[in-house]
Amino acid sequence: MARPQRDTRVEILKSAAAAFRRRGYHGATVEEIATALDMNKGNLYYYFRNKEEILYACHQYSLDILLALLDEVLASADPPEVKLRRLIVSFVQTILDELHGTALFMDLQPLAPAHLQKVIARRDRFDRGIRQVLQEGMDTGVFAAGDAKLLAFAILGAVNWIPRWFDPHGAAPSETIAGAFADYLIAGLRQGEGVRLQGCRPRAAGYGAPTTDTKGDGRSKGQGVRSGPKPEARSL
Amino acid sequence: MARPQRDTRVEILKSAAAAFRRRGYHGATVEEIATALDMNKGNLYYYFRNKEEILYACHQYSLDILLALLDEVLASADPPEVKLRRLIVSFVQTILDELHGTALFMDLQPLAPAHLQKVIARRDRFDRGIRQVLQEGMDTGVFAAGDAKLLAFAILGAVNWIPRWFDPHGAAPSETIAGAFADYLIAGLRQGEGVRLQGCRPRAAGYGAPTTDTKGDGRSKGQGVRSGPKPEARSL
DNA sequence: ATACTATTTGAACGCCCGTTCAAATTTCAA
DNA sequence: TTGAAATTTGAACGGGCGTTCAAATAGTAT
Repeated sequence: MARPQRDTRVEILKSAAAAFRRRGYHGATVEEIATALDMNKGNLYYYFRNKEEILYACHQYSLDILLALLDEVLASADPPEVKLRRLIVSFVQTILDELHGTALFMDLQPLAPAHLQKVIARRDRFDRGIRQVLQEGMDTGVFAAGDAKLLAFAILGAVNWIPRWFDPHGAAPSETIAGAFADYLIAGLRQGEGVRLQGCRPRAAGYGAPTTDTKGDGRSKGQGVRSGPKPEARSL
Repeated sequence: MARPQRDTRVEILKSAAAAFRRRGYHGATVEEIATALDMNKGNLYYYFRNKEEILYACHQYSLDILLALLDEVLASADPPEVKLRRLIVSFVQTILDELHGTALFMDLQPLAPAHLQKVIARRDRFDRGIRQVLQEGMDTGVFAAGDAKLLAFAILGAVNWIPRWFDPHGAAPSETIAGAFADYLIAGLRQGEGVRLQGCRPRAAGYGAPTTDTKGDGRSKGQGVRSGPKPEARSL
């Protein structure tokens, strides 16, 4: 057959991504990744140095696709509202149809520091792209003023969460979901005549935190994942 | 001291939830859960049968809190818009301040079938509660017509994603985030005079999939997680 | 056929980690 | 103080899984 090397590598990535999505990085075994392809697990080490490198390659694969999509939209001359809609729609459809749910859900911590750094940097580019479109819309006046960073997180959260409940065999196809999400997520941004009631008890800090970095450091904190080692914080 | 049994159990849950959030179920070791409490790992088995039971208890703990919150709001006589705002605001604040980011992010698959079933059932209750408020708002006319199920997923996704980027030491406190998210997520629901442009290329299925279950089965599929064993689906 | 490379195999190693358990220690009531 | 129950300790076991590697096989040009 044609180019076995590269093809097999991609095959492995597909299988690995599926396994990682189902069981998580640590839960997925090298053996199940291999046997899904009728391979022996030892054989994977002919194509990748180790399990961690497979995860890294999966991340890069997804980011290649999503960032290409972002760049295409950003380069266009569409008004912000249309840009955002195109982004949401194709983002959702790509995640569901092409990446089959694997995208930004994969684990980051197992990555080696050097790899982690690179992945986070690219995630940052993605975040900033979305914020840029939002900001553009606010400056134009199409979107109501607000914290572009928080709004971008909200949009990405809604989208990134989809794989958790999406059923490929369900009645709602990816286009329906993509359309509905775009409608809803954009509607909330519009320069509104709406009432904006504050509801229940009075809130201390109402809205606009600074649009700049939430934290002091200018360092990128991809997708906001606490990149550093420290973040302790007790739960429950 | 007072009641050692129950207190120690909760201490363990706190430590375990933090570990699970950071490394995932399989990535977290029983030893790190124990040493964080200056305990010997063997000692945990005096309080819990095994690791899986700890995860289960974590889920139940979170659900206890969140469902209590839901019930309180549902029981009120507030109009739908206020109900929804209260839900979003206190949901966000509870997740960030009380649960420290642990909530619906924890793994489900490692749970034993019996436990999984119970957790999913309770998650379903939560989902349906949100949908109920949305539907109420649509029936009243405060909210624009739409697919309550999809909208609920979008809202929960935005909220559930927060722990991925939230920095407890960052400049944006939980109240700010809670308020901003509530504003944005509710604004998108309002019965709008808005233009609703469709943007780019024409979409096949525009919006309203049936409000009823997306799938044919009436069985609950908690938070939409594909509960069954099958769902294969290749990625990448 | 031959020889050289690319790929696959299968078995083995070694470590990590969940789990067990008997003995040691602490707690507390009488 | 005494003794029984509650809790903790520390060590050990055993299985799972990532990784290695030498040998086997397939592929290909000459």
